[in-house]
Amino acid sequence: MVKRKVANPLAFAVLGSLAERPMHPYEISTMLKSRGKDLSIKLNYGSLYSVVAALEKHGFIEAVETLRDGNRPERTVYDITEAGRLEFQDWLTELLGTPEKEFSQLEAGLAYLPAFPPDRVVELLDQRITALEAEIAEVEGAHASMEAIKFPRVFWVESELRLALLKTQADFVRQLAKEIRSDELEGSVFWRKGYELVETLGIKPADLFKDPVKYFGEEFTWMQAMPPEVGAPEPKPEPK
Amino acid sequence: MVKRKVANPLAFAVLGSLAERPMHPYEISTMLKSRGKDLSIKLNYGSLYSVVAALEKHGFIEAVETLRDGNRPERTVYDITEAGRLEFQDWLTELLGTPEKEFSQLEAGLAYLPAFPPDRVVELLDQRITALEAEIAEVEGAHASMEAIKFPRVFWVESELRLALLKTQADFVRQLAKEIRSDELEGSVFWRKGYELVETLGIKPADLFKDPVKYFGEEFTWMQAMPPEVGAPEPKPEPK
DNA sequence: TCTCGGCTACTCGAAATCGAGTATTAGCTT
DNA sequence: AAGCTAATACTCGATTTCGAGTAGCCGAGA
Repeated sequence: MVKRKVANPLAFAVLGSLAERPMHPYEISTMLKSRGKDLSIKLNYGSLYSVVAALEKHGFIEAVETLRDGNRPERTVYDITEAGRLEFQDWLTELLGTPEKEFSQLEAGLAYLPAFPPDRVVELLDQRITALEAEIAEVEGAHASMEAIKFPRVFWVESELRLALLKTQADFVRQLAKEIRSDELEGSVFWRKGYELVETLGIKPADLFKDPVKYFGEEFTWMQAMPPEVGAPEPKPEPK
Repeated sequence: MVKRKVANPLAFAVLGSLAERPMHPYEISTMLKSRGKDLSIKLNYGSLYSVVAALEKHGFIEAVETLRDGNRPERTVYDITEAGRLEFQDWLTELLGTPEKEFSQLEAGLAYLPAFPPDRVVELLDQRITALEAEIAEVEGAHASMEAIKFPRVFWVESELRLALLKTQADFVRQLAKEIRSDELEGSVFWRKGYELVETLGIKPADLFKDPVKYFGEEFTWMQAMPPEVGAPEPKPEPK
């Protein structure tokens, strides 16, 4: 909620890494990868170096030495400062204790579901399910091998969360596809019929909204007042 | 997967809105809000106008008229082009059919769980649960009122997904807090003891990792080889 | 009649973001 | 001994992103 001087989550990972021991940026990146933290925090070289520079500028980390090996690029080793430790703790406090609004791709897509005919949507949802199942299997495999080597779960709880969320998403999509197929989803009769009219009569989708009763009958009178202008029809704004 | 000429999800919402009827940017923003789409797609004025400009530059939308009301700022009304319709469809196809890697705040926080003592973590998780419960109640309330006015679910499935994900997160956090409290979570004995040592002996957390056997006994020999330098628990399969 | 806050409709620029590119070396094969 | 690939360790700059600012209009109340 507080606006951080350096807001990129990668900066949080940098602070967390340097809290352990001094390192140079590239070393941080390899460490994050070797521990699989790059699956939880987006790592990208461009951002890494600019984030390190920003952290230094704000006094959260400081360069402790610059090594040169032959003609290779310099490696600047950084260490965390006291201010940096505080920032890291404050940040972790926020990440764990305060849920932030987040936006997912699927949610964005679902928001425009009626823009495609039902059958096309079902087809795409099936495709997503297949991909999700593969991803779930992969994560479960990774968990199995971590358990096999007795690597304690405290060190990979974040992966368990990811798995739980993937499973929920898969279940949701499966259920949704099923409800669309069976027309159980309220509104889908209207949706399906609308697309049939568009195809058979050759009219534009937008026209359906202009005179729904004409195309769908009295049952759909609500359409005139409601979508697309949900909640705030022209004449009088509804209380939400 | 394809890199879009305009990648901001808000651009997707703009295309979706203009597919319905021509509008000026500010009108798009109010429409998105009135329909609650701004809960699924991040809306911000700065981005809105730059995204509209970018869409126009790439021929996905075009200005159809410029209105002036008294001395108010001009309102430029845009319409979608044929290329824009295709882009929108392609984008929707991808959003629905292809899961993309996403990063959540909580996942980032969990990745650094051991950086705080167990009791502090439990406290923060409890705090998150409270906040999540409030959010869940709010979403459920919104659903109830949409059902009350018989607003068909097809138009708000995205909100159902959000609810499902929030519930999963809440369940996960509750379970995690419970397992930490009871030391059921593997590794948490080590974790708890480590922090006790840090506090009673006054040594630094990093030192524990240097000679774990000394502080924890033979049981923790695995520590030397494993974390923080986890070998490669996930020998990434290279499919494509 | 005045004024005050809220809505309308954008504008601006500093900062962040990201992927692709670069240059060096180590280790391996042929 | 030459060539090749992979790894190392960054650099660059074109976009993007975003929050804060601005300025006119409108209606309600004092």
